[in-house]
Amino acid sequence: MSEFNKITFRKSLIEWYLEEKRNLPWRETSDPYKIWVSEIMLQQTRVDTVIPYYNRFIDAFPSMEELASADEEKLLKQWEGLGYYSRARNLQAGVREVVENYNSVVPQTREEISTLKGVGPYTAGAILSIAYGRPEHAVDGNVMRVLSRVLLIKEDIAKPKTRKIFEQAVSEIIDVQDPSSFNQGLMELGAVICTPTSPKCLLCPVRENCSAFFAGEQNDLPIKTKNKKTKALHYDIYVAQNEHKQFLMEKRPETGLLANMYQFPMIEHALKEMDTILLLQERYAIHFSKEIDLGTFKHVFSHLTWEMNCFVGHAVGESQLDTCKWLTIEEIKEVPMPVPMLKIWKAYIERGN
DNA sequence: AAGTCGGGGGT
DNA sequence: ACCCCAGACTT
Repeated sequence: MSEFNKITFRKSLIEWYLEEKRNLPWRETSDPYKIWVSEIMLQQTRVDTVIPYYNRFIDAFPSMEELASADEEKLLKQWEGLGYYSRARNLQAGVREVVENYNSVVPQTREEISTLKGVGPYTAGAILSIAYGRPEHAVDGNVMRVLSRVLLIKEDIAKPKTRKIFEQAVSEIIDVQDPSSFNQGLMELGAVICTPTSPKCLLCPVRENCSAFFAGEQNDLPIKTKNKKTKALHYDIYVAQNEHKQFLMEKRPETGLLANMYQFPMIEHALKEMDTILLLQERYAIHFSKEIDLGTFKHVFSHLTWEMNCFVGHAVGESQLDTCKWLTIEEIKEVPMPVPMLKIWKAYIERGN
């Protein structure tokens, strides 16, 4: 047994981080805007997933002014496939706020930066420490896992209130000389050494300061209660083409799941008391004649599952609903679609004609 | 405090 | 299957 020593902990962690850190695109800039973009993309999203999105996004919107003036459809197209699309809208709202009311300078205090849309306790601390070198805590899932082991904290990390315990712990042990490397070191350690299962303790730079390692409890931490399972929803999806080789697509509502993303007409099985052909006439003002059965598709979200039966056919009728558009193949490439619709569209294209 | 909000990869 | 991910927002 040995007591936790914050001096050697900081030194070991930061030296390891500076020596072993991965080369990531957002680590090659000190631009607070770019750090901000990376932190929003990294919310609940793995590094390897984010890298290509980050590079394309910075290429499309190199400065806050260019993101501020972008139209939402172009913004969502950049975010397409990354998920949690309100992140993109909130990021743009926050950037507009900074451009208009902060003279295009990202705020440097937790109080001010936390007022920006989409910037919560973690992201505020991450931007302040990484971009500005401020000694602010940035507690994410990695940090809670690492510190639950290092400090043998057995609170349930699934409970919102538990995060405050870790924020307090970080505040007490953070290195004020290099808060950026300290915070990023904790997260890097969680990502590559102190992993959820099979932590690589023999390679860990702070093993000598880890209470769980000495107690042999690293595999039993962190404590986290389970989440309940997801519900399944069943839909029929219609790839409907008119005589001008255009396809009917509708824009989802501006709030809720996949807000403002485009989809093919879809009808829930729960509404099956009416004939689906009649429902298509009612809801989409078309007469649809089914010609091809594209098969079944399944898509799992965090809290629900879509099971979809997909059909291709021709549509008669000039649907002029304001939520719907007839789009050519080329135009479909320009609108933002969620992954389930991308999968269906890909299957249709690869099937030919 | 609990539910909503994507999608992918690991085990 | 289930878990987790550089979480935030709404109710």
